[in-house]
Amino acid sequence: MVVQRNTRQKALIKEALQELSHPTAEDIYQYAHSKYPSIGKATLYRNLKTMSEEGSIRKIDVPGEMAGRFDEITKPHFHGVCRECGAVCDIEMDPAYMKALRSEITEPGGFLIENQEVIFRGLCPNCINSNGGKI
Amino acid sequence: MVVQRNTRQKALIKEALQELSHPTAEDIYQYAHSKYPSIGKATLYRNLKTMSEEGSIRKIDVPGEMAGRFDEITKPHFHGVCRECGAVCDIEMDPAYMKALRSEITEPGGFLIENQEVIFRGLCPNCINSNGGKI
DNA sequence: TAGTTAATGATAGTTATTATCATTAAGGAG
DNA sequence: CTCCTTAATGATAATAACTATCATTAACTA
Repeated sequence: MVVQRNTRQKALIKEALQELSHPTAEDIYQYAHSKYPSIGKATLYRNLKTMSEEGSIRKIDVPGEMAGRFDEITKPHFHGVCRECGAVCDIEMDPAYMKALRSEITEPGGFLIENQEVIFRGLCPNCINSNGGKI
Repeated sequence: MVVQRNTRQKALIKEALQELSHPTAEDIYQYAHSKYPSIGKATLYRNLKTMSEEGSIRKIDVPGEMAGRFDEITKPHFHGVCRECGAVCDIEMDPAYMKALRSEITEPGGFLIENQEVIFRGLCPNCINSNGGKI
């Protein structure tokens, strides 16, 4: 029973995800195209979609940004978007934090919360250091 | 010093936001167009953008949804997206906690958190009731 | 090695949104 | 109230980010 074929294209996407930081589909395309010029965008989008759906990679939608970003799945973490340089950073965090957030929700009005997606905003280490955090 | 003009179009957008629940630009267009057929989409998008930027309305980006949604600004609250019907619901929260979250909370790898955007996932009251929460 | 068919890539199509620009109308001056 | 300035509008073209179609290619297994 053939279910899934391991293609060069899929491998390149995984590779791009390891090399690049939170790349967009376009970023990944540039990377893959430079190593395998015949790759097509349809293939790229198709694979990014199916891989996200089956959970082998993660799609990150940054509010306000048109293009989606992608992340390899390592350990659970959150993302922070720097208001100065726009960089997307990984944020390790005590899962207790999210638990705390949820417990503070006073009256969900009957909405049953099962999970949540969070994007933090602030300053990345680089931008803090380059201005002493006084931006 | 003329700075801003009060147009019928802007009033209609505000009105749509009161009448509809978390509408997309298209939803708002339908509403406005039915009351004022000559309104153009460019005007709509233009106003939604400027009003969001100046803070008189709020744009909501639901991860995975192509089209943005909009919200009138009343009191601070979160949003929940129902996994069954897709409805976007308001989730009330303690304003004091919102304030607490705004200040730098943890120390996640040098990223200075200033605020956060959260979208909850789960079941809305309607979908819980129609299946006894056993979906 | 061959055959089956999953996967690809070229391309056209779609959706959401933005830019351009000639025309209109809000609202203050007179 | 009428005129004038120019902010705002609306028609339209353009753009960005995907998504669908389909003939062709290439994984994989028998």
